[in-house]
Formats: sequence, C-alpha cells, structure tokens
Amino acid sequence: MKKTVSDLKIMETLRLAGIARTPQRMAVLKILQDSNQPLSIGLIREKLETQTNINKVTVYRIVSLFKQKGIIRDVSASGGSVYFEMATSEHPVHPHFSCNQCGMLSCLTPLTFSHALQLAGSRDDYRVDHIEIHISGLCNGCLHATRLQNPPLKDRS
Amino acid sequence: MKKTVSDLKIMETLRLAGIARTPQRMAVLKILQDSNQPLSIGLIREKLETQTNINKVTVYRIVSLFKQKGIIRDVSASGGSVYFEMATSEHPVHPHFSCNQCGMLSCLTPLTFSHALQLAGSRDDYRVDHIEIHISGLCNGCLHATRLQNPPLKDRS
DNA sequence: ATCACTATTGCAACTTGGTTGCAATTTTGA
DNA sequence: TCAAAATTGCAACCAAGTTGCAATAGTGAT
Repeated sequence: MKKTVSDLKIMETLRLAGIARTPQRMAVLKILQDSNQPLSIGLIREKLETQTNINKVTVYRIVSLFKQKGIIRDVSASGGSVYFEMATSEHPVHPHFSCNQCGMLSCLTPLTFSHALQLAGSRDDYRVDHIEIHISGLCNGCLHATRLQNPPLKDRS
Repeated sequence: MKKTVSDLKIMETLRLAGIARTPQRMAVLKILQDSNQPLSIGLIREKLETQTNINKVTVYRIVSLFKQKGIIRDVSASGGSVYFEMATSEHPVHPHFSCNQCGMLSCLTPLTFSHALQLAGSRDDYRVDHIEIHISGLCNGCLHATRLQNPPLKDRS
C-alpha cells in the first residue's frame, strides 16, 4: 500500500502536535480524518478491527492523547455517548444533528460568530470557553423509511 | 412531617402522568422538583441516601419512567454524563452552562422561539424534535477562586 | 375481610465501557 | 551496542447500568 495524500496529512498532524508517529496512532487518526461524521470509541474500534488489531486500552489512550493535544474534540450526543471529530481549522466547531431513530450523528454548518455570541449571552459572571449545539429528531432516511410504521415521537426530552 | 405545598405538587404531578404514587416515586420526584439544577442519577441517589434507602435499580426504573411520561427531560453534559431536570411549563427547554473546573451544571434563560428556529435552520431533509445548547467554561466561583492557580484553559474541545 | 390479580420494589447476578498496574516491546539517542 | 524513555498489550479490576425473578404492596371484586 503506497502513501496517499491523506497519509501525509496524518503524519504532518502528528508532527505538529509534537507526538511520535506510531502505526497505531496513524491508524486511529486516519479513521477520524476520513470520517465525515463524529465517531464514538466503539465505532473507531469497529473500523480498526477490519484492518489492524489494536488493543482496547491503546485506543482509549490514543484518543485521549489526541484530545489533550487538541487534534480532536469531543461531541456529546444525547443519551450520554461521546463522539470524536477532527478539530482542524477547516472543521471548526459547529452544531450536530442526531437521529433519534437510527442514532446517526452528523455535522451541520457552523454558526456565525455573532450568532454564537448571542447564544452565550453577555453575562460576566462566567467565562465561556465552548458552545455546543445539539439538534435531534428524525433524519431524512428514517423520516421516509418509517413513515407508516412509527408514530411521531412523543418522547421529546 | 406534615404535607408541604411541594408535596401536594408532587402528588398532583404523578396523578396527571397517570402513574401510581409510591413513596419511592414521591421521594425521587421531590428531589428533582426541589433542585435548582439538573441532577445525575448518582446525585439523586446521594440525596436519597440521606433520607430513605431506595434500591439502585428502583431509582433507575423510576427515572426512566418519569422520562418516558414526560415529567422530566434529560440533559447531556460534556464528557458523556446525563442529568435530569423537571420538564414543566414553568421550566421550558433552555441552554445549560457547565463549569469545566468544578463540574457544576446550571440552567440559563430560555431561547426565544425565533432564535431557536434560526438555529435549527430551514432545511427540510430532517425533522427537528429538540434543540440542546450546552455552554461550558468557568463558573463565577472557579473564575475567582482559581485566578492565580490555573492558567486559562487550553483544552477547548 | 378475603382472595386473586397486577404493579412495584428489592436482590443478586450479569454485561458493558472504561481504567489501572505492570510487563513486554519498541524507539531514541549517546 | 547499550541504556533510558516512550509506547503498547495483557489481565485484572471498577463502576454504571441492566436483567430475571422472587418478595411485597396495592387494588378491586365478591
């Protein structure tokens, strides 16, 4: 297998973060990089298992290292599950949508700065570091696939 | 101990939801009702232990019943922990703030409807059921208490 | 009041996701 | 080439949450 552009990008990312480029880290980063939606650790491990066989503990350690180095950020979905996505400048903080039916989590377009400011309010009794917006409902697929089988969600928590 | 206004409210809430008023359910609901911030199951259990001694499983079952009946709603805090709060009309959906230092989770003022609409966007390829906004940073207490001990957060994931 | 039926609770055992300690391996660099 | 440091893998552990089932409490009819 030859080196792709994506591989080069991965190596550069690790170099910039100042951490060693081990095969395990490359593999995990590649998966995150290539995904167009945030991934849970479980999903990352699933994808890994098809290729390499990296120990569970190692995956947890790599992900938390990436997070600590600011390479990735976490997104908490409803129900308490945590997902991860790249934290590059091309992929700035943005709202997410999750489907209550199939669980799929996807990225929406980023907010404007002024919009985000409005949300955070102008209070001065706390310091805002991060704003996370999570929209949930039914995705396009489930909306059509289950039109007749499922009543509208009553559970709007 | 005599019946307070709060006790009457609790009994009425259970009656309206169409579920039996057992001592355990009353105790859990009272804790949620009296709290001015969302509580995790762990926190609910802590508060319960000081008074009654309700089995872990029972607490889980009561909370999920309340949620299913729409008496409470859940709030997912960063890091994947789930909190619960009353879902009454006096306490509509609203943004939350959580402190990255002490972990305290508090409620902010509700969004206006038009504001929420803007957030959800006007796309028609998914159905929006719920919008959750989570703001994090440093709370007033931690902001002042730790002014000199802690550098500004680098970890803005 | 009694009996039978249903709902609720408690208990123990189990599953799952995540963590810890430590030994084995790899990497680095003198 | 060798020693020190970083990284990985393994096994054991921990805590949160779930399941099956027996015990208990409520409820309603007679």
